[in-house]
Amino acid sequence: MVRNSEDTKKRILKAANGLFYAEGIRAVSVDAIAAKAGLTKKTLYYHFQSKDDLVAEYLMSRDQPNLDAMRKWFDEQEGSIADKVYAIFDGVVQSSQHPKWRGCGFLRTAGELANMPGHPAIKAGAAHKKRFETWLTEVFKDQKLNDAPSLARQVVLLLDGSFAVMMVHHDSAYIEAAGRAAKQLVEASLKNKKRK
Amino acid sequence: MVRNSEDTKKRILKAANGLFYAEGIRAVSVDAIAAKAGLTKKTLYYHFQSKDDLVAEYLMSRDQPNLDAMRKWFDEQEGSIADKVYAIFDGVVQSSQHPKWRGCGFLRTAGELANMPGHPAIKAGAAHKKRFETWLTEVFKDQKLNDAPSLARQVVLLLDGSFAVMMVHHDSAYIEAAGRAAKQLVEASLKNKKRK
DNA sequence: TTATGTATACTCATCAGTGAGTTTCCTTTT
DNA sequence: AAAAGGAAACTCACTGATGAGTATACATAA
Repeated sequence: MVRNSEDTKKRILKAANGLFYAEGIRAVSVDAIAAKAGLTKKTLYYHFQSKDDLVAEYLMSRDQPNLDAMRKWFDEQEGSIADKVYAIFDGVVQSSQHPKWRGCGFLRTAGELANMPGHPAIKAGAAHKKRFETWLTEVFKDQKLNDAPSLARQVVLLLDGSFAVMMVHHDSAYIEAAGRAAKQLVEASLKNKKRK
Repeated sequence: MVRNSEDTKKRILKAANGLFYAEGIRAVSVDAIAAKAGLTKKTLYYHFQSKDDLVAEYLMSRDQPNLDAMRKWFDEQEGSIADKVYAIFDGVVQSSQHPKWRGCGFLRTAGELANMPGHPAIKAGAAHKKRFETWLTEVFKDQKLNDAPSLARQVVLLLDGSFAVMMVHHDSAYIEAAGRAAKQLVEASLKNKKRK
C-alpha cells in the first residue's frame, strides 16, 4: 500500500488514460478505472471531484506529450518546411499502425461530449488544438511566409481531417493524402514568398 | 393507436435520430427513445433487434439526405467547379449556425464506437463517406481533371477536418478556411489541366 | 382464429457517488 | 523519547437510479 498522494493520483490518471482512450468516456465506469489502478472507488473520489473532473484531467495530461511528439517529427525531418510538415503526417501514419491506436483522444472526447458544451474536457481539447495551431503559425512566420496563420489553419484542418476520416475508414492512405495536400499548400506558399 | 408497422418504425427512427444526434449514442437510453416516440420499449424492440441495430439504422437513414444536401449546395452554385466546391463548405457554415447543429453524426458515432470495430454503425458511416468521395471523384473526372481521385480525397479530408475542428472550437471560421483551401487545391488542378 | 402489434410490469446488471469506519504518518505535548 | 492527537490516505459495503432487454398477456385486423 503506497500512501503517497502524488503517486496515487498519477496511477489513477494513468489507468483513466488507458481506459478512456481505448474505450471512450461514457463506456468506461469509474469502477473500472479504480480497479485498473488497484484501489477503491472511494479513494479515487478522494483524489478527484467527479468523473467529469477526471475526464478533464485525462485530456490535460495528454496536451504536452502529444505536442512534443508532433514537434519531434517536425524537428527531426531534414529538408524544407514542406518536408517537415509532411513528416508530422508521416508520424501519425506510423502511430496509426499500432493496434492500440484509436485516433485523437481530444477529438473523440469532444465528439462524445458534444451535448455538454463548456465541459472542461472540451476546453482542454480546444486549448490543445489551439496550442498546436499557434506553434505551427510561429514556425511559418519564422520562415517569413506572409500567410502564416491561414496556412497553419489549413494544415490543422488536414491533420484533424485525417483523424476524423481514420475513425471511419481505418486506412492510413488518407493520412498520406492529407500530408501531400498539406505539403502542396506549404510549397505554394513558399513559391509565393519568393515571388515577392 | 396507429396499427401501421411502417409508420411506427419511422416514428421510432425519427425519435432515435433526434436523440442520438443531439446527445450521442451511449448518452441516450432506449427508454428515452421509446418515450419520445410515444410508445413502450417493448414495441421498440418488436421493430428493432437491439440498440446497436437501431444505431445502425439511424445512420443508414441519414445517408441519402446528407448526400442530397451536399449535392444541392454544389449544384445550385454558379461559377467554376472550384466555386461549387466552396459552396459545399459554405452550406456547412450555414448549417452550423443552427443551435441544434452538432457536427457530423457519422463521425461522432464512429468516434464514440471506436472500441467496437466492425460495428454496423461504423460501416454505415464508412459507406456514407465513401459515397460522397466517389461522387466528388466523378464530378472531377467529368471535368477532365487528371488527378480526380486524389483531389476528391483532399477535399473530403478538409471537409471532415472542418467537422472535427468544429467539435472543439465551435468557430465557423475554420470551415471557411477549409473551403478556401479546397478551392485553392481545385483551382491548382484546373490550372494544371489547361497547361496540358 | 391466427398474425401482428402493443402494453404492463418485470429481471438483473451496472452506474456515479457516499456513509462510516480504518490505517498510516507527522507533529505536538509531556 | 514516548505517548497522544489529528490530518491525510485509504477500504468495505452500501444507496438510489438507470441501463438493456424480456415474459406474459391483451388487442385488433385479416
